[in-house]
Amino acid sequence: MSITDDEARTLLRESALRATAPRLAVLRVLAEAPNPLSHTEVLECLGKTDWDPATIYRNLIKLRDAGVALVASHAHGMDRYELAHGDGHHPHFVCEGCGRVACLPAGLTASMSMEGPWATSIQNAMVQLRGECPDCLAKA
Amino acid sequence: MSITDDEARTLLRESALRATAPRLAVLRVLAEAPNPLSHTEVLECLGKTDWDPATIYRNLIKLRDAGVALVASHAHGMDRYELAHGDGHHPHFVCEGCGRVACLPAGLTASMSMEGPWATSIQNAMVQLRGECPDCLAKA
DNA sequence: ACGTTGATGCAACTCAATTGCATTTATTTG
DNA sequence: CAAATAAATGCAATTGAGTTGCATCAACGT
Repeated sequence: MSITDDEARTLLRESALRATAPRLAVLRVLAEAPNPLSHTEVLECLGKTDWDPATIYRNLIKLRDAGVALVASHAHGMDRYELAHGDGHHPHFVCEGCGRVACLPAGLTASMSMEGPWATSIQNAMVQLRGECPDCLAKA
Repeated sequence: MSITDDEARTLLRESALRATAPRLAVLRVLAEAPNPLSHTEVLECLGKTDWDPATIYRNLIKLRDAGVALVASHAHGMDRYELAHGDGHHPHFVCEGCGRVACLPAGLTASMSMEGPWATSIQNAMVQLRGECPDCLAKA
């Protein structure tokens, strides 16, 4: 997946966010990433820039707060962001070994009978399938 | 839920873990807690003791590694532990507001059509239903 | 172009998680 | 039952993600 500069600017305008250079770059990195990325990983994807890490960090927060991105996983103590595509929620695979997070196809169906005080609180669901990724399995 | 001293010692012996005072205490706290607890929360439940926080921390790790406990949630950057009861996996509710994690009844069924390299990697599933807990809803 | 308001750079700080090492202690063994 | 041994603990220090204050700068609505 990728995103054009115009698409990115439109997306930001719709969310009342200013189209700054680092913000557009973060948006592009997230759009092109096959998996959710942590702050550190976003920095790596950006390569050498003269943008402050805190700026990238704040942009991830902003995008998340605006609903443009979301935190797909907190695994291994790291927030990993992905764009909030309209394609609904999909499950993720989380490697217990290296912590990598991969998107899985949305072929999961779930039904739940929920009662009590929590029922009205539930806003969304997060499904993580966990285990050792192919790489980590190979090492062992 | 609670646990007797004998049950705790047996459980530890089966896992080849020594029955030390802090370890038994951690086990008891986890057994009595209605929700998954973070390291900090375990310390709070223990009250004033002369055990080092690092000791409690390492005990949580040990119990997890031994399969006696598991990390039910990484929400809000904190690992929250619960005993790995035989009652299979149950979903959790995670409050986006305060980060509290609550156990939900295991009334969730899911089916998944999975192919490709990940299929063989999947060892277990984690389901989190997210939103604002009754307390946080009340504040807003 | 101009002003308002949001964004950035820099630096510092918080807090959970983690580790090294010397000492103590629960279990194993003779 | 005491010595041996491997694990657990206490203490102190470190890592690293996440977060924030503040002065400066720039996007964009008028």
